Amino acid sequence: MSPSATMKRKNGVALWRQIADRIRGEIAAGDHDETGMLPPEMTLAQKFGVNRHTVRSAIAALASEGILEPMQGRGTIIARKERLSFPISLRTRFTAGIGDQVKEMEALLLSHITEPANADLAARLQLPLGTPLIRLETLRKADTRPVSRSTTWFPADRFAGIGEAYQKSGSITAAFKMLGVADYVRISTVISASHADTRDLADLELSPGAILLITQALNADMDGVPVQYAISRFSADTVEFTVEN
Amino acid sequence: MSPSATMKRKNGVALWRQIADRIRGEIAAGDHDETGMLPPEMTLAQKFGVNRHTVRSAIAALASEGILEPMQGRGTIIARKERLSFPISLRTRFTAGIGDQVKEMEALLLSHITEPANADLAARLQLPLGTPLIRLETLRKADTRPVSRSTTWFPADRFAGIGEAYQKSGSITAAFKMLGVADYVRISTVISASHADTRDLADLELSPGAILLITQALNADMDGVPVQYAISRFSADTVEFTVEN
DNA sequence: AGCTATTTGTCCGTATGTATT
DNA sequence: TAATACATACGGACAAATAGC
Repeated sequence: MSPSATMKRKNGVALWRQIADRIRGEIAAGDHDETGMLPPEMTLAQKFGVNRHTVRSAIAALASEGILEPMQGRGTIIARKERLSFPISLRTRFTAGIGDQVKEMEALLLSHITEPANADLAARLQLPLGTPLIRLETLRKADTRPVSRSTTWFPADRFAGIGEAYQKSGSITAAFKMLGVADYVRISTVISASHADTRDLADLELSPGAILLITQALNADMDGVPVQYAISRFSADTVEFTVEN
Repeated sequence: MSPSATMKRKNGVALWRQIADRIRGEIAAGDHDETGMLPPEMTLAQKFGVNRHTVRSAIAALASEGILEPMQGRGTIIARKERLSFPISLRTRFTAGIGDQVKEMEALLLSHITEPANADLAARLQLPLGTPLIRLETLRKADTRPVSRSTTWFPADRFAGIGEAYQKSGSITAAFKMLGVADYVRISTVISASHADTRDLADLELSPGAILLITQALNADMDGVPVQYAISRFSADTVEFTVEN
């Protein structure tokens, strides 16, 4: 069957791509500012003269860009975003870093186990292979909205009970203090970006296609001895990082 | 018609999501390492007992995660990735930073115009509103593969001719030197992540759904006077950033 | 509270286009 | 040229969530 009376494929560009571009343009032009919502899929399909599924392809693409948020039964809302700015420095501290940008911070301990260091972890923490490590899985929220999910490893012999200390205080800094580390510094941070997997979507309450900023951070005490290695996954819609020199 | 004999929707999880998870698991388990390719869509559809479109939904999701690369007429290849590590420090230099990780670096000047500073740029560069700025659009490649696309602004009165200097030398550092700035430092860097737009896809030769790491960087001379503000867009599959303290 | 209409989500089937082998 | 395999678009049916009466 012929595609459409009003739109056709032009120079190899798929119909749904053309429609995505037009919708993106409409939003940028402020056409839907009154409602803050996109018209129903059927309406758009008629307007562009295509099948509903073709419109859905376009909406899915824009949703994965974070521009739209389709909600079953309600409609498709147009996303507005403002990011938390998270400073990375010698004394990177989660709570202190973004504390003034939100009203309330929350830290949840999801799990808490001891495991032997594999080759990668052993090298990073400068410990012999197989050294027991405490692994914490934590979730951080700002104003009830999930911001990051972290996996953190500590040398188990030196920091026995850090899971409980963290759960009580809700802060790594406070937990360290209880265990005799008065101060610590960020040695290195590796920043990358990736798509969210199923687990991220659930924990961070994201929609499929969301993207993450990922940090791999190594902290050491004031003698330069590694005390903590952490991989944190942040919703890229929610945060950005700042490096001041 | 009933969905499938072999797979059905479980607790509200869509079939294509379940299949995506299974394929992701197969890849992680190394099931397709011999060929480096996924079996044809029809084969997968039969294997999972679903319609070909359902498999396509799963593949599309994994493709947007960068795990798969479907190629029309050929098949669906399984992506392997290794990233260039890009250091961010007081003396962040593009070429020197990743120079030892690649054989050949290339810098292209895409465009070169003068425009007045808007409110945002004026504030960042600490100049009066409307001050003329030179704007350069550049594309950087490593071993012929595009790595980043940048928009860079310089005060026009102080750095007249920097476009030509950059084009000749292929380096900001060299261009600054020609214009009397022997040294400069990175004041601040803001790092965020976003989806690639149409322009990014073309310039950086990415596939739709690709994600970017974006830096907003401010450089100043040794007197602390801002000399350059740049927004750079990096393919997140290609690079990561490192911050050493 | 309950029913109905609206709206998005999922899945199937079919046909045709386009790129590669 | 022919076969293969992914890409696009259409159509239909039903499920699930929400909103409104």
